[in-house]
Amino acid sequence: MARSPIGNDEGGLKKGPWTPEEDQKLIDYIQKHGHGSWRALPRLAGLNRCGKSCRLRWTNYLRPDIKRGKFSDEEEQIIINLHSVLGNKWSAIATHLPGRTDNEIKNFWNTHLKKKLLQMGIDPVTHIPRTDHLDLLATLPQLLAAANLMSTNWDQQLAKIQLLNYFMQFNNPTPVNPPPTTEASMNFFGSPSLIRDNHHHQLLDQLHLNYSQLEELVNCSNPTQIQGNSMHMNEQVVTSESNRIDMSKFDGSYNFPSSNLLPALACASPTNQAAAVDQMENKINPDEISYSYSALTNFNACWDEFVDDEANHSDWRDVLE
DNA sequence: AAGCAATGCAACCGCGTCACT
DNA sequence: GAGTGACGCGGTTGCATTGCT
Repeated sequence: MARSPIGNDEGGLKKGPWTPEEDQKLIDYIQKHGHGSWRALPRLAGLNRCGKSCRLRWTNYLRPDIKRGKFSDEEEQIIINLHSVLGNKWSAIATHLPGRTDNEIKNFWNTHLKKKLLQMGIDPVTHIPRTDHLDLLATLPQLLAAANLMSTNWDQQLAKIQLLNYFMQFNNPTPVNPPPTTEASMNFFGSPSLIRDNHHHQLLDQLHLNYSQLEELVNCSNPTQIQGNSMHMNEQVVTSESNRIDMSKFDGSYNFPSSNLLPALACASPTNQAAAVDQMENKINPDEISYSYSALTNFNACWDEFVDDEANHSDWRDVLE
């Protein structure tokens, strides 16, 4: 899975995949002398490579503390949460994942997590639900399937919340292609009031849903009720005027409620990234990041009840099946 | 079994930043 | 302040592998 030899560059230095012999030379040298100047290292170590190539090989592959193998669910959550705040700051994200390199995280994001979020209807850039394809009834079966079949607990929570979010968009239509702010999320996580006009009534009627059941479930899914402090960061940093993230108001005392929120609620726009990175690096202690599933107990209970009840209706059961 | 497409990931490239003179 | 070199980061490339028809 590596590049084949491309040959030597104009300076006579080798490019392409590393051989075991080259790896051993690099390891031996760094273990004895440290890397020192990367530029001088290849000559001193007897390698016909540029210093940049040596640094990359060491930091991304040969370093003894590199953790290999699949990313755990917990690591997945951390990446999604941090990406929602930091954006594509892979090195900053990597500092919170011991043993993982920025390159590895970047590849994992591009090959797995991005697709996963897209499948759930979440924009992987802004981390807010996509509203440019609001064919809700057509999307519903996929969301339900996702909510029930996702391989991990975390996946299931995301899918369930996403499904409810769609219901809320059903009832609180937002403009198509909204700006990349937390607006959509705030609509959902704020104090939802269901619009009971004829159109929405008809749509819900097709699913044999009644408002009280939906309202109960939506209220139940509101993180401010699931866990008292879970909205702390969002209340602090989302300004009421713009609904945009204001990291300057983030006091750093926030524990990531990673499993009970959409993995977003933050704008990774360039204007906010610098502040976010600064705040993350200066105020968030990685030890304080908690990843508890327990906060969702209430939500899950409501969800099960909801699904059980609704499965009695033939149309709804068809969708579920 | 063969051909093709999609996927995963190591490695490269270009650019920005920082330190030093 | 300008110039230069080294380093690090994020985006991209290209090939091996896997999956599908």
